[in-house]
Amino acid sequence: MREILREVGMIARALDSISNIEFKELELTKGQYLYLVRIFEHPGIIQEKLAEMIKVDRTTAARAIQKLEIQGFIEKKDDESNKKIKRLFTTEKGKLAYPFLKREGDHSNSVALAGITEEEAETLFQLLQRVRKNIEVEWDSVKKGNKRDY
Amino acid sequence: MREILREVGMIARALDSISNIEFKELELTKGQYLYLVRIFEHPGIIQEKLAEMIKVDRTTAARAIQKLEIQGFIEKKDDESNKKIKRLFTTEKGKLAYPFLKREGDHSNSVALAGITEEEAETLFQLLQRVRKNIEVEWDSVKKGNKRDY
DNA sequence: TAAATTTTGTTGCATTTACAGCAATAATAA
DNA sequence: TTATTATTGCTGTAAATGCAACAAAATTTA
Repeated sequence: MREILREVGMIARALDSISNIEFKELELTKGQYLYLVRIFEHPGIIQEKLAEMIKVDRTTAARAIQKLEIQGFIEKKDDESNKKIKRLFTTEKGKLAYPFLKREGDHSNSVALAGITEEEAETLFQLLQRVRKNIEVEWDSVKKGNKRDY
Repeated sequence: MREILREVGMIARALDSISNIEFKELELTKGQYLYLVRIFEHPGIIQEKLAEMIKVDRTTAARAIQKLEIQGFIEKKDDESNKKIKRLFTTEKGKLAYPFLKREGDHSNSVALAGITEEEAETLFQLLQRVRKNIEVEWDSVKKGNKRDY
């Protein structure tokens, strides 16, 4: 049942492509929406954790976040008890953008699930979550330089 | 059940990241494996269709394929009855690489599906296929410049 | 048939992505 | 406490990505 992962890849690329095209309206360039929604939903998150959450390289996240800050969508705040970390928060501008992002996501979701029942959607979600958790472990390991053998 | 699409994104990015790291061994850079496996499995496909299949921009596909050709993994052959199109085929070098790509994919698959039964995997596949078909239509439309309203 | 449109392939350019490698702080071990 | 290791953030560089815009062939329409 190898094709599962290909379906996932196709869906993800198509959705990402659609979002990127649509969010140009908000002056958001490729990928930025991913970070913005998560910062809104997890105020105070640090960029290292955000990269892990999104499953993207640390340095890619660093630059995407840097740009969001320059554009005024988010701000970095120093932590009082830990000089190393910077906590991320959406600004007013970022908060204003969120409903737009949310609505787009909801729309994509309803298109994606057309003809699929509530129960099926729930099953799909549960299964995907299990797959994600399985892959997550592998990703962490490979990213740290470990070699898989097979 | 909005989170379905996020799970898909996380899984796809993690898997792509793993593949890209592992295929450096074969001198394949980011994303090239996607094209190479499909050309192997669909000899004679043209790049326009390949881009649609993978769900990637036409020009991105064009350059990835160009590079695969320069590296000798694939070759482009003119079509006799249609001067515009170029048919893609794997070379010996490409054919030799395929089993490696296949094995990696199979391994990722088995890791991804750890703890998931045959029946569940089949259900997951069927559901994902339906989601993909739904999204595919939307992607084609947005890529052509159509605006969705919601 | 001729004109208009679509399909297919390219290149220029700006941007994102990610690997290396660095620095500074924090956490852990000796 | 001091030394070692891990975490967090950053920049340089090389490469992929994707939009705009073009050209040429094929297909559709008038």
